Amino acid sequence: MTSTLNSRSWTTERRRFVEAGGNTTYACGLGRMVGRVFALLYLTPEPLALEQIAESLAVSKASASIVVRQLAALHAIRRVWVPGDRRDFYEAETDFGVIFRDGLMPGVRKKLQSARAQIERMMEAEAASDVLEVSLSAAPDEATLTREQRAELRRRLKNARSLHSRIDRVLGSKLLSRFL
Amino acid sequence: MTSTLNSRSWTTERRRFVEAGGNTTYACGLGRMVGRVFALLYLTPEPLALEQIAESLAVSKASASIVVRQLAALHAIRRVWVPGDRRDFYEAETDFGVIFRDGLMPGVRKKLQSARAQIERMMEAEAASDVLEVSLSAAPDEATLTREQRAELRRRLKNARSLHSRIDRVLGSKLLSRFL
DNA sequence: CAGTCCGTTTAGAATTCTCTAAACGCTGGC
DNA sequence: GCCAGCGTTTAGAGAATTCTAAACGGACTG
Repeated sequence: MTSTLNSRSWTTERRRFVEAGGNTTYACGLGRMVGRVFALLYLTPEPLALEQIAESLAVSKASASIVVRQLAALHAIRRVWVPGDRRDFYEAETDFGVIFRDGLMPGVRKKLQSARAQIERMMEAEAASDVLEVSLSAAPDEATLTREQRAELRRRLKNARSLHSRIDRVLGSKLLSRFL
Repeated sequence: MTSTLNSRSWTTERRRFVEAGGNTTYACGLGRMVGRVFALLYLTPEPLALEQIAESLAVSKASASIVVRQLAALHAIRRVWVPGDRRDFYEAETDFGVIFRDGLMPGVRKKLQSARAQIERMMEAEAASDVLEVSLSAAPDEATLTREQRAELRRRLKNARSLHSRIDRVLGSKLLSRFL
């Protein structure tokens, strides 16, 4: 016993849903295709082959292939094996906790750590320039800071570093991934 | 009494810091310029005029003007008035809590709400297609779902809606903005 | 009231990103 | 071993974004 889903509204909403998924990932700096493919698979309870994905979204298999790989790396979709079919099938990961924890977080935290390292290099550079204090200002257009301004700069850098620490800590906590 | 900051390392690190800021905002879907300008102002304790910003980053005043407006809309920088100078000066907002709460959150929550609305339209469409159940499947290539698959689809949609609710709730909570 | 100095707007250039078509390599079946 | 089907790679077309230069409008000044 099967039921057909072919009312106009369903088809329309499906397209809009897929597009909304694309916009979401685009706003996050990932491509539009990433969200579209995920949304499509999320709406499709059974696994889809690469070509079905490409056809559904009216894109080339090449595009679909690349996007599918990104999504798999993000743990957002799984490659599943269908007996008797040589093609690769894909299905959405429905546990968002897994996607966040295993797929998104590692990359985010790596970026965060790199930013924090940059802040610390900046602090070192600021401190090192201390020894050259009141050196003859050879370059007239160089930035010249008062003592208070340098103190303010140090304050800002410390504050930024502290923020990064707090964010990194909360992203690492199990509380968050349990929440999703 | 002033101290000069002109060691090679400081200049280098400053450029890298600015570039890192650009990469961060780019990864978040905002342009690179947004982060570069903010990073520059964050490293500069005194207010900068538009042209100084443009010159520092080697971009046109037009670009700087547009970016500066975006940043002001995000509450990430403030326009300040310098007595005796007709130009507009800008300084970084150093309280990240303000930036998140007043600048970023409203936009994020609006996007979230729009996504949630799309999910709900999808649920309605799915439910509405019920009445057409077992309609003669005029289009042979239409998706046909078993009863279990439709149940799974409903489960997924409810799950996605629930996730959006939870995220929206935590973003709205004062706990978060107090944390930053 | 003319001249200058700002910031903004806008049309178009330039760059970057994205997608595609075609060729390729691999695997399994005959 | 050869053919067919599948996914991937890649060079280049195409599209979208980003940046700029130039013109504009408003505001202060002499």
